Amino acid sequence: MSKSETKVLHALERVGGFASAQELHMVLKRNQEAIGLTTVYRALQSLVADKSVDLLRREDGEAIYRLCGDAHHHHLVCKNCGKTVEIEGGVIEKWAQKSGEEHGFRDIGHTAEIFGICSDC
Amino acid sequence: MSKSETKVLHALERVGGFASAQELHMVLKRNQEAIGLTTVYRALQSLVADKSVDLLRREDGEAIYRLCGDAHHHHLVCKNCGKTVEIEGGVIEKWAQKSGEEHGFRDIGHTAEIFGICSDC
DNA sequence: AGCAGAAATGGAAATGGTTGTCATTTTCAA
DNA sequence: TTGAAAATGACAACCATTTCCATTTCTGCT
Repeated sequence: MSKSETKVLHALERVGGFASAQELHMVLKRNQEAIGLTTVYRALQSLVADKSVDLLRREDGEAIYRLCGDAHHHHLVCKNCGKTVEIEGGVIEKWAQKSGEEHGFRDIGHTAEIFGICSDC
Repeated sequence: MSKSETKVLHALERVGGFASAQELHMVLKRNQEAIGLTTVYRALQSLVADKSVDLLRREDGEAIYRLCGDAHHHHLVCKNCGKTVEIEGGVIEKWAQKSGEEHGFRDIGHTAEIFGICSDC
């Protein structure tokens, strides 16, 4: 594991959830852990390829990253105020795995998000 | 409904599934239905706001659109060759609805996609 | 029909996240 | 130490999407 990958992992731990490449870059800058933006992107690519980090998408398409090994869960997001609740998703894991296998797929992953309007909005 | 929105809806029917804004623009060009790219984007924004069209994301973050009212289903996509299989997702509908309600959300929707490597790859 | 104001249109330029390029620096084995 | 290979980062290129703005089309009114 290269030095930059270590730094990026460390930054991901610090933010403790999701972060975009640009956000991680800013976090690293603020902590005298200076590292180029290009290198952050490269490190994230390797980490995703190694399955050390998960890649998701925000609603606007921006890529966001999360440490694997975090309990795998999904999100319930308010379309109005952005409030986010973590949801248990065992049902989904099984559904994805089963559906994939039935069609002869391997190396199966999935994304699932729920959105709506929260009680405060 | 403006003229351009009609054209875009028509193009979406013709492609019969998912299409990006750029793809829809090309489809329209090819069929003497010339219309500016900007207008395609604007029409899609309105249609999404009206809930006439659904907005999803490809894995690379590009926005893709689909007619609402199509039987609601999900997709199993090969990460390697792009082959797509439509999947029945009743389980997911229930899971999304239930999870949302439990947290006091209303107007609940969801996205879910499965991806993997297909048997031909 | 003729007119004014509003809405729609589309080409060009701007934006912003992401990736490619390439010269320089660091690492590491011989 | 030394030379090849990998890593790094500033900068430019890319591409989907949005913004800008001048022009055209629509609409209601007389």
